[in-house]
Amino acid sequence: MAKAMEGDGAPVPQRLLAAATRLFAEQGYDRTSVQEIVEAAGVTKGALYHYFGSKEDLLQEVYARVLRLQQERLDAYANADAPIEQRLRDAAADVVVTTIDNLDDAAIFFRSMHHLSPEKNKQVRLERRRYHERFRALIEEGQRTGVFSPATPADLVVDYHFGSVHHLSTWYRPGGPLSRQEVADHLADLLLRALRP
Amino acid sequence: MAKAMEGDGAPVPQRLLAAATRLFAEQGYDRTSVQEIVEAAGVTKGALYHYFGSKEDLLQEVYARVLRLQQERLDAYANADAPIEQRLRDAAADVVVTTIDNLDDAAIFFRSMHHLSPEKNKQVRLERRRYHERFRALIEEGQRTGVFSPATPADLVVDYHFGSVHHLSTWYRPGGPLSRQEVADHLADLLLRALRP
Amino acid sequence: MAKAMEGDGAPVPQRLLAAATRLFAEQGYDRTSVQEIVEAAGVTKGALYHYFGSKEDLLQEVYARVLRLQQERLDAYANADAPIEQRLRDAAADVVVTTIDNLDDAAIFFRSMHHLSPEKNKQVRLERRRYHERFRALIEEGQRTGVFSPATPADLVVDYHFGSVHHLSTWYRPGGPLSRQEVADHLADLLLRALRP
Amino acid sequence: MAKAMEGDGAPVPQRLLAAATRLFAEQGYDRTSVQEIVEAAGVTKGALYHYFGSKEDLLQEVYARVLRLQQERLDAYANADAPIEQRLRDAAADVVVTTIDNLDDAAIFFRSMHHLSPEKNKQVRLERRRYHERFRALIEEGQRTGVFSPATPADLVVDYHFGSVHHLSTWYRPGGPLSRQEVADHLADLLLRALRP
DNA sequence: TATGAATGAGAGTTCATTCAT
DNA sequence: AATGAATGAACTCTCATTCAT
Repeated sequence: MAKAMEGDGAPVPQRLLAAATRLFAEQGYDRTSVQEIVEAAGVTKGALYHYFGSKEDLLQEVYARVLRLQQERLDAYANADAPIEQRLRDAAADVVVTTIDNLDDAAIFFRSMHHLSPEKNKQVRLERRRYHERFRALIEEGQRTGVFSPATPADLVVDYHFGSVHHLSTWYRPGGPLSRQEVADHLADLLLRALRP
Repeated sequence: MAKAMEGDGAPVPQRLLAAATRLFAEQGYDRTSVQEIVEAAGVTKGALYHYFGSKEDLLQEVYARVLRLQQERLDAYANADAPIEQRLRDAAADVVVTTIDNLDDAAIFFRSMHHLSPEKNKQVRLERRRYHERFRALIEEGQRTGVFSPATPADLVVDYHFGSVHHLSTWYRPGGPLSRQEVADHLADLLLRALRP
Repeated sequence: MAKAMEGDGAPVPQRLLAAATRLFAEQGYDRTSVQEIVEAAGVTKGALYHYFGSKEDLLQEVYARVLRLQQERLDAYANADAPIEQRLRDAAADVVVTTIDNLDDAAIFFRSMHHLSPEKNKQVRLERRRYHERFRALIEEGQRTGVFSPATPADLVVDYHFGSVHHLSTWYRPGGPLSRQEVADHLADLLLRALRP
Repeated sequence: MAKAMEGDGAPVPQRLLAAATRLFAEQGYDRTSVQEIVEAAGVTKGALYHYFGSKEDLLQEVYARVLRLQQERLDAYANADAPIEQRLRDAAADVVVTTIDNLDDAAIFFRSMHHLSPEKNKQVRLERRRYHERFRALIEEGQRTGVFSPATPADLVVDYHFGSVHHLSTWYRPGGPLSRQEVADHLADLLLRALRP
């Protein structure tokens, strides 16, 4: 008798977040109605507004979750005890794998960020900034120590790499010719090769 | 006494396209109402529907215009009479310059493509594909002739580069520390360095 | 086949205003839905929002109309060529008659003014103020010339009289024992008697 | 650390009534949500519904309290051992002072009575009626004994006076040029002067 | 070639009330 | 005596599109 629902037994807020994430990724934020979300989560509109102040809050929660996760992983790799070359390669490859594992989040990220209100946008940008800067510090460290070529400003190198990471949600499909690990290795390799002195 | 309008003296369809391009880039496709577009263009709704069948047609026209332009430029650089290294570098740098010159178009492209109906989407993807393949052919040519490293599949290299091009609309701001030409040189350089054998 | 509608042949904006006035008076502003208004006027919601920016605009229009009417009438009586006693009595009686003729407007006025947004409220209060002051000037003129007792500040006298006018919508019902003219004469008489030196 | 609340130490029902009275007066009955009331009172929704059957019951309680109070005071003044002129003046002035002391109640009264369900409305009207009639009896007594002019029906005189009393919440502000006692004296004076034979 | 009034479906959000605990 | 998650209906307002002129 029961209809298929997003994570049937899970707590309501999680069910809502899961449904929203999938629908935002599939259809875009504006094209997804609150009605669709609550139907997919198997709850009523009232329940949604009991837990989230607005549809926009839901979007922000999606962001917050993925940002937290990626920052933690980057910190772990960046602070590891290994040569700088190894640490950058690991971090660069890991963000690819993690992004492929959460392609929906990534798709939402790069298409829907401008749907956030100015203040929320600002907050998300701030956290993005921290992430960007930790990554840049790795590149600068290698440039300072002569391991990486200083030919390109580190900022630009970061944007070069993350451009390709964001782009993944446009072309990568699970089941394609390359596994996520292969893609990650190739992209990290391209980055490291570009940085050779 | 007249209010400022998009390309005041230009023909109505151009005025509408210019207004739509700006507004789609600023606010997103769904957030831009037909009313806003006609007001910005200084015409009435009836006029818009006289020239364009729907709001979506307007979006497709924006795409068609930029795709045509970029394909022409790529063809010119790719078919030039120069060593492969030079031709790839020129093409890679040119797409950066052209994208920065049309940041609005780029922003629309990577945020709003999924707003097109399936059939129009298909058509746009097809043209994108042609573009991608011409670029890939350049890389494969260099790999075949030993000028570029064959370590990474050419497809992936194309996506690596175009990821960073798409990403430009996220971070590049005119008036920043780097001119468009400097950015273009740096990004083309990164690509070529990554392809060194 | 046609349903009963507010002023069937009249232009749409008038039909909407008439329907809104009646419903606001009967049920209050907040209790009246836009849906009810458009149904009573025999149009669709879209039509309402084509002519009025919001439900609140409709309310403001009701105010603006009645304020304009009453100010015109007061000016006519106050500027007439007659002894001050006569002019005050005429003005005082006329506002009673006019109010009874538009009991709906009056009811809305004294119950729903606080539903207007601060800026609109301010504007309405300003026009009310002008009306109040023209009336007060009449009383002060009589007090200065010794025709009326100066025992009570003119401001207070104005509020005394208008309190009873506002109150009409609470108790007066057409078809009661007193005609509107009789009520008007009595209330004007009370005012004049209170002002006897 | 606790937030400021309505009558912090008082019993819950009183806290709720105080919060509701203030909010209804400030924003109107319909614009005040149950959530706002319970937050202002520092309790939860469940507590409100434990003591009051509905939001409307809360409104009726506000009415009942003020009606009880005013009836008691009127009875005291009306039944005093003093000349009719004195008793009317005292009662007329007292209702002004009491109203000014409870301007919130008055504002609610004259704006929100139509929000009560028909049956509750009826009951409130009945109590109002009793009050009105006690007051009218005073005027009739004076008219019968020749102390007051019989020119105006006593009913109308009552409405004349109470119109101005209701109107107080519209214009009177504590801290203005007239104290509540001065306003009361002036308004009682106007009534008595209007009734002079 | 262009107008703008009108449509009608659907959007996000609010809210009084209930009920298992 | 009190909680707070959940309901479900109603709310105001928006919008792409049509069509008589």
